Amino acid sequence: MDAETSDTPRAWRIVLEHVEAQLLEGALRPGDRLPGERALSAELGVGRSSVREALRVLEVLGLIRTAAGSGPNSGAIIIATPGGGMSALMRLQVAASGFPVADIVRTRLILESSVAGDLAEATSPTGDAPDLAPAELLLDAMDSPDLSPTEFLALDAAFHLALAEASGNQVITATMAGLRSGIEGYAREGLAAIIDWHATSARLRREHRGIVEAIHRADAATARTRTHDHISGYYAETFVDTPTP
Amino acid sequence: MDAETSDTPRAWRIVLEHVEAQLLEGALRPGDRLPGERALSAELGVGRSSVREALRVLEVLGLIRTAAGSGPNSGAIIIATPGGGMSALMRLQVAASGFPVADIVRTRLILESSVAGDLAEATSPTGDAPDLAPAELLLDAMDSPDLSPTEFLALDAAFHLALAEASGNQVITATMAGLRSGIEGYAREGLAAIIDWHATSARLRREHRGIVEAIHRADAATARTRTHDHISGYYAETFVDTPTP
DNA sequence: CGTCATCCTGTGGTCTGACCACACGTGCTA
DNA sequence: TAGCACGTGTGGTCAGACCACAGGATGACG
Repeated sequence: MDAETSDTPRAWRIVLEHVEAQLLEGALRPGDRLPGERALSAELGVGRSSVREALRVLEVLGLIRTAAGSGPNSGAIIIATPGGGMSALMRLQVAASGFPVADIVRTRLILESSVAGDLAEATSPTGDAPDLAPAELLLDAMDSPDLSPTEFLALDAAFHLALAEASGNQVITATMAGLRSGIEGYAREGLAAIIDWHATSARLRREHRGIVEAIHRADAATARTRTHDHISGYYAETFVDTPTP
Repeated sequence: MDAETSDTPRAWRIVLEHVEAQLLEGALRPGDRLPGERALSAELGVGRSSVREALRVLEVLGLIRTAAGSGPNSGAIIIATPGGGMSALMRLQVAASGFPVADIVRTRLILESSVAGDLAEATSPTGDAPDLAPAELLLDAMDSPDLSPTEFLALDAAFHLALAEASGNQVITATMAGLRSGIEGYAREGLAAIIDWHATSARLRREHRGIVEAIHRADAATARTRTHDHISGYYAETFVDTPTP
């Protein structure tokens, strides 16, 4: 009953692969509860520490949510919130210099321009259109004159995320959430570089409205261009070395 | 000396944030070694188990590499390999139904088309061009007539990844690697749906050459279109329900 | 004096057992 | 019947103990 290190390296990986296999074969679905840590430990023949290490990974990756106590809400429950894991990954990779900030900005540029264009293309004159209401609600909130730059920034991030959500592509939504948190620290620093915040925020609001307007008009090309200019323009103002490909 | 659960929930998160803070302030850089698990445990006032859980997360996320033994190569060493973490994240999210396969394909479409276009735009007639040699080497390898479909698929994946690497955008490279592994299982299954493998592989080779040719010719629009058609065409053949936006 | 085998040390990897705080369900009590 | 106390099972954490491994330090031997 030792660590059986000879034939199976990394006990926690056994647990991880077991859970992944269960997910793939459908034995485990979102909303289901994993067996208890002690039960998993006995079932897989590994120590509880190893089980916990695997569960911790799953938790950070946004696959499970854990809660103590008893009852239906306790234990490890399968969820699928990719945003959290993506954010952690991007944030740490940026911190470790694995992801240059410029590359993140470039990727945002690509994804968001594409999203705006797709939203416009999905808008047909017959009324069949993606739901932009959440995004427009955020735009209204950003019109409030007594917002601190930080608050404005948060709403701005939420607006861009709302557009991604409206596109219905969960991968892009999660990725954009991750990209955002990856450069969040830099974005906060960048606020200091803005000379005239009043003018800048007014321009940002105007550009946001312009993007939404182009989408409503089903003008994909304009939506793409405006989104591209909006993002690259902002970063050009806050970072001196921002690329504008 | 109890778990000090009252003021600080989640001991492992303390470790995670400590490492992240050290990374952000530059006290920890790629190539550096983290303190030993026992040392970190004592330094942060948490148990070694908690330290290990945090380290496990960092390892899966591709931020550290651990090795037992002694010497300069032992311990936890900061690396920055975003591909690994991204792959694990995508794979598990797909398994948990958090990422629909269709969304992954759509995202691939967007990113790869953009990459091809950017590569073409970066190609100037004066000889200033991105390095496509690794990608073309893979194309040569794919011309070998005695490749199994699985081997071909692996080379195909490597080729697409090589294009992303040529673009120099590490975020896109890592993301595409992740997207790829997310649908790897489905791609393998999809092989069975191909009726005439010989014809399909010939077409794929031809299309690959076409993409590279357009890039060399600095024809961004064609490079984008060909990449888009290449990917969506392949998925249309292997998955019946593949979107073609 | 040089070379090689040996031991020693420190590392991650794992297991075990023991607590704690918490939330729920049960069943007793008023 | 309504309310509350207790028991139980959950994750969260810690402490200690081994193991396997890699490398350096130490010594014996040619």
